[in-house]
Amino acid sequence: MASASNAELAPLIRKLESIATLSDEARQAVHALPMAVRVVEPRQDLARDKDKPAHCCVLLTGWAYRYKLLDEGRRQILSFHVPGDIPDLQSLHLHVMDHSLATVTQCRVGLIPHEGLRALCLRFPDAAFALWRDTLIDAAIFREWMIGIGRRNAHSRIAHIFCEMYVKLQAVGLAENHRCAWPVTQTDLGDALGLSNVHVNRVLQDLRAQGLIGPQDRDLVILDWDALSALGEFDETYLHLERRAAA
Amino acid sequence: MASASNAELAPLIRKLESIATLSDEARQAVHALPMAVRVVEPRQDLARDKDKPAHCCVLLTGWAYRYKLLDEGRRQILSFHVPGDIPDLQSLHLHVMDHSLATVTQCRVGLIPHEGLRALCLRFPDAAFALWRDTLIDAAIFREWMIGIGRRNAHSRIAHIFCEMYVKLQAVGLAENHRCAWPVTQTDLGDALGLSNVHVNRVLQDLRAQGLIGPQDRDLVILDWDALSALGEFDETYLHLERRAAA
DNA sequence: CGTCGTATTGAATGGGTTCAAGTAGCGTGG
DNA sequence: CCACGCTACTTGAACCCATTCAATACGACG
Repeated sequence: MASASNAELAPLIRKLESIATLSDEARQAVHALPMAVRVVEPRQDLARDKDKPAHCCVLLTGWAYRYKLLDEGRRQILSFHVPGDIPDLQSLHLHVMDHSLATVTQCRVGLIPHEGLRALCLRFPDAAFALWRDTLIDAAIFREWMIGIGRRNAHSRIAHIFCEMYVKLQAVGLAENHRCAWPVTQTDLGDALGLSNVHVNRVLQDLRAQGLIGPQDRDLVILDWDALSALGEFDETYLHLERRAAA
Repeated sequence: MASASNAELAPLIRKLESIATLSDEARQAVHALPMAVRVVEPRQDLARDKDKPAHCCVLLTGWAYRYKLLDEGRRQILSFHVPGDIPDLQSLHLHVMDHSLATVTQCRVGLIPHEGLRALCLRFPDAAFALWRDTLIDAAIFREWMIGIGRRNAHSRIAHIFCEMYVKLQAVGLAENHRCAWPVTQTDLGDALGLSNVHVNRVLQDLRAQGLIGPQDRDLVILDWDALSALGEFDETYLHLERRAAA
């Protein structure tokens, strides 16, 4: 396990700087976190329901998602994650996984021992607060998804998640001009939003026909931001961004 | 603002002890937190969407709930809270409220300045970790609600929330023998679970007719725990309790 | 005893699901 | 180079869980 005072952790730093302010010492300490880097193929589990992991996964490249399986093949996707995210940071204090974590695309993943993170938090309170804040924003996103699933119709839910992921990617410099990668399948999207893949398909066609988004499946092109964000009732306050990545 | 080294904060201590282990010093420091106590009538806001609070609210008695209002009177309830909870603890690190917090019943509420909590966290890392853990369990509950709203039918959702609130209350010594208070209206329940009040009403009648719960509206009596928890696919792992209150 | 919030009931409606087929794109191997 | 197989996307039709609307009952409280 190398002490990675190199560029590997740049996505994490960039993410943390987008939501908090780090002292120079804290930033260096984050850079110096012990980490093992792995390349993981698409659709592989990084952590499973009931596991008791001893490390956290930081996404360096690629997309991941958290999910929980129920009876009869039902699945609820809980979140999507992009480079810089630590999707299982909660495992630092919740010792049993209550859901699973898997890759969407091929990913470079950094494994950071809980030990290292705990030491960081004890020595650098501002790093601890930044990580805590990260988990709180995670929770704020859950709340927003609950609102969508509970009270918005299918068009609005889909519009909302497009806006959310675009802003998240933009904040870490991975999107601009209302375009970004979209590796998520229609079935994934349905399982995230409490919809069937069939209905997701019909709504997407409708959004395309209305000229809100581009025709591609694998790239998200937002053709009419104002209309899409209005449809999704999207207000980015809940993402609690402090600054955007310099392009 | 009295420094309350008295019994007022007992519910908070009891709650934290149910989810974490505190050193004696940390427990005393929690007890010594500066706090102003207020009595708040039912259905009053404790914090509003867009507010920038300078304190957190700890519930000493009574129930509260978090919610967000949308257009046309739509409302999503995000959580219910019971004595010992700090429903707006996230405001310690997220400076703008992205939802509102209100009382269900009359409540005794302790207002603790962020200042005091921040100082506690800096001096007592185990207290900081306990509070962080509390917010992570909060997030775990959001995830579980997402699963319910997204992928469970109305019967299952209602059964699930009954099990959850009973276990939460039991953990802090406020419920036993499968009975507890239930101050939540059917409309509240619908707004929490993404259902209409009308449908909640019909499902409740059905659950009563099946002998799973008692006939009262204002008290929850679980007549058949096994059947109710099976119906709700309830598995308390996600509550991450470390111990139950001594009765 | 009237009033307001909450619970209850019935009937019509609808957004989204389910089931079942069919299509399109792409990598693999013969 | 094309057949094969896999995965994702697309389409149509029947169905249903839950909503909506509208009216009625209940019960606590001043």
